Amino acid sequence: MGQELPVTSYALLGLLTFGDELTGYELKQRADITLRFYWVSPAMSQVYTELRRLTDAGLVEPTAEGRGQRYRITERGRRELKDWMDGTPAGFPVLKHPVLLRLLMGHVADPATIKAMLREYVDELTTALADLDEVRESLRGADAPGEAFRHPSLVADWGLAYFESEARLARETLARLDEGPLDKDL
Amino acid sequence: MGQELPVTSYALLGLLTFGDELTGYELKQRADITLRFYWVSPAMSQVYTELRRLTDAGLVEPTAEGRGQRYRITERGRRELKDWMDGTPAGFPVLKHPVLLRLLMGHVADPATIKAMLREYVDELTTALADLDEVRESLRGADAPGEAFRHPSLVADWGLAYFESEARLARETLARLDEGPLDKDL
DNA sequence: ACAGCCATGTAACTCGTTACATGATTAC
DNA sequence: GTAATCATGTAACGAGTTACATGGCTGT
Repeated sequence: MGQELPVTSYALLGLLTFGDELTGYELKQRADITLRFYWVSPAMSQVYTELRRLTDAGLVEPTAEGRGQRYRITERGRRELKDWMDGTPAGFPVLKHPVLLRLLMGHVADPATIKAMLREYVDELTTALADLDEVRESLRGADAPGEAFRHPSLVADWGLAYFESEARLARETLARLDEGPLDKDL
Repeated sequence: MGQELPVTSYALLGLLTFGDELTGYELKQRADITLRFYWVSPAMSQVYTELRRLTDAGLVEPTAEGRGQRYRITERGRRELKDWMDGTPAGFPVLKHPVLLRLLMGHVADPATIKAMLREYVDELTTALADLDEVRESLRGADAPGEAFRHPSLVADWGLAYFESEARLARETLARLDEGPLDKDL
């Protein structure tokens, strides 16, 4: 019906399908520990903007008035979300990967800069892995087929494997960069 | 000095560091076969906008006038690009992954929708792999350490491994989704 | 009392997109 | 001759960001 919301709206709406009611502030926190890894962490101001939009569209509703306002998804919101998932193609992921972008033009920079960048990326991945692993552990107990956090745990496992893959690729690339300049005397 | 261009400007500038002169149209094509995999494919209109901005900043210069205009990077442009790479942190990749986003809220949709989505993703990955592999093959012959396409080929190899990893994860997730509902009778 | 977190919002701005418009050159 | 590709741009718009502003509540 009233389709055509930006994907981030659906993303936030989706975070409200886990049975609880959240304030804008709490919704932002939930986005920070979930969406951030494979979508975006919207700015605080945008969370409120989206909540306003979703409310106007009747997809969420406030459960009290004044401050400390909590929002819950409506039946209409749940239907709309399902229609969106069933009726529109997901589309291919968009990756904005500044490390690969800079590696592409590696011949312009100092070799030392490139290597430092890759090492720093490995460090950041280590942190990200720890953060996501913590989230993943918090889902244990309700992650079996049919349980509430089944899908979030599948996503978390995917994310963990992705970060591990990236760390491996970064290390391999570092090694390949080291091979290079050494055998210039053959 | 005149820092603070959007990253996409630097990306396009970087595509002009491979020794040739391009029209806006050709630059867009180059972006389509390289940047698209780990950054973005800017719209045609934006390519021209960026070329204008880069020209105004003295980082690229036209080599003739009129239509069929070709642009080449200036010495200043090359310095600016290097300063940017050496002087500013790359930052962590941003992934906009609609497949994982939808999988997260898988409990809202039909199980069949989720599985169809994953199968379609595998298909799209197969296409992307073929496209990128073609690019990678075209770099052969100048991809050794010290040669012109060394870095682009490292990036392409990384991208290929990434797509393969995604395909594997999608297939594993499909398998895990199948396990689930079956043993509801134990 | 002061810091830090909880909570909500507005305003200005940038990036990047889509839609539109125009016309030259090349291929069949 | 006509379709596709090459080539260049303008205008309107939307999504999302940063900066700013406000104020309550909690712990020390």
